Amino acid sequence: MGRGRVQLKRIENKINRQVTFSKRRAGLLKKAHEISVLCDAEVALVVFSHKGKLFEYSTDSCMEKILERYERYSYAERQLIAPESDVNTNWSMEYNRLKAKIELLERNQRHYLGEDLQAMSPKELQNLEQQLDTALKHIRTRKNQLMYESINELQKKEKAIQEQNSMLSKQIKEREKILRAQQEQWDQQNQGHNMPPPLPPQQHQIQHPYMLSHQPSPFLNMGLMQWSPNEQTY
Amino acid sequence: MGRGRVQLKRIENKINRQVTFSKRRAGLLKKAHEISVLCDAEVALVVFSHKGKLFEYSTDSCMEKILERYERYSYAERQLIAPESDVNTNWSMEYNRLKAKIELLERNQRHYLGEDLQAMSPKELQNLEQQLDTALKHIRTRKNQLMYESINELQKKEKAIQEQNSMLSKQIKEREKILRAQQEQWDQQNQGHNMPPPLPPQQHQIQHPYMLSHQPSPFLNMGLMQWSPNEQTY
DNA sequence: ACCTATTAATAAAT
DNA sequence: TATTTATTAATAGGT
Repeated sequence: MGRGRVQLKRIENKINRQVTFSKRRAGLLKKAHEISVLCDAEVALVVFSHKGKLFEYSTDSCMEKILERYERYSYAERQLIAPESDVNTNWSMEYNRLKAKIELLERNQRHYLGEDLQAMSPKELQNLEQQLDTALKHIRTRKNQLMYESINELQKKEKAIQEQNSMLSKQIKEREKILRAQQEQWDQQNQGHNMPPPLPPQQHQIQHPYMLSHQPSPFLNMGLMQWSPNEQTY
Repeated sequence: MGRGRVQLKRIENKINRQVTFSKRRAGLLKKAHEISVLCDAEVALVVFSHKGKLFEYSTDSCMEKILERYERYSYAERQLIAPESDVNTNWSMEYNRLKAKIELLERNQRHYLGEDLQAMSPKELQNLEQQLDTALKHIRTRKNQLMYESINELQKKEKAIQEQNSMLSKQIKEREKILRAQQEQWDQQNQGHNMPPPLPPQQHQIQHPYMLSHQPSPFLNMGLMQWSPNEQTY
């Protein structure tokens, strides 16, 4: 239909092919729709152009339903040919694999937590005990290491604070010395004037520097398992 | 095309509809094939007749490939319209959920085995230690219970065997008594006849019953952790 | 995108 | 279901 007949082979002229595709695609969709309406049939039509663009027609605009029906319909045939070749099967296999893995891991976890031991044989219990014993050793080693590091840290801090402390004490003593000297001078200069003496150094404001930190000794809580240094440090 | 035009509506005459379906179906498949060849397109066509019979055409007779391509292609569009409504998405979400769960379980497992402790804070280590300590207590309790049961079982067996044993010993002694009595009779009856005496009781075949079990004392291996009773028993 | 000569499809009859 | 035939529909090639 058209000016001259066409051979049933790929149209090599790109432009021609593109034009023919457009026209015939429209015709094909139209005919698909027509048979669907005229004959009360269910039609699904999928067309990918050479360039990969998708065109589709489906009765009642419900492609998925029709394709599912197709899958159901052709399922038996495909089962006979290739029982495991479609994506769904692979996915469902993978899904089951993961499910099984999770189940195993969860059972193991329960065992590691000392639960669900009824079904275990003495040999398995023996292995489990050994595993956990080893694990506990590692964990305690690691904990001790962290605690040692923390203790060293605190000891360094303590030392530094104490040094600062004694330095400040020295400074206070010297200041008191100077003040006493000044007071003596004052007393000598104002003998008989009956003036009130200057205030003594206000020791209730100049506390011991160590007390300013509000930190109790780092060792006081060590044995009570409440020990918890700043976690970001590690 | 035909004698008189047709309206685009369902053909009510059953025969007519059936005939038209046949003809147009052939035409549709033909046109699908033509566009596929002429324009180098990929075509999948599925037609269900009113009665439910399936007809199909697909380029290179590979329907599944084209339908898969269709699913992939229309996936993105459907994502935009209804991000969570299709099966694929649910599956892939479920898949990711499972994956995440497995990862978590595996990390926990490593921790329970005392591995991968570097990233753990002292507090976490403390919790882990306590958990495993509790677990170990449960496991050892269970193991001890099983061992006690096994020991009781074996002691019962031992007792039963020893009873059997002494019973058999008694029987042997009585038999020997009878034999001796017979022999004496024999000797008295055959004085001077120079016949060989009857064989003595064959003690190398009648062993001590306890030895027949080939089981060493159930307590010999207890301390060596090689202890392993029949697991089906528990 | 439109036109139109020409072919292809097909409705109705057989 | 197949063939025939009159008629309409589709479309190739040109604009």
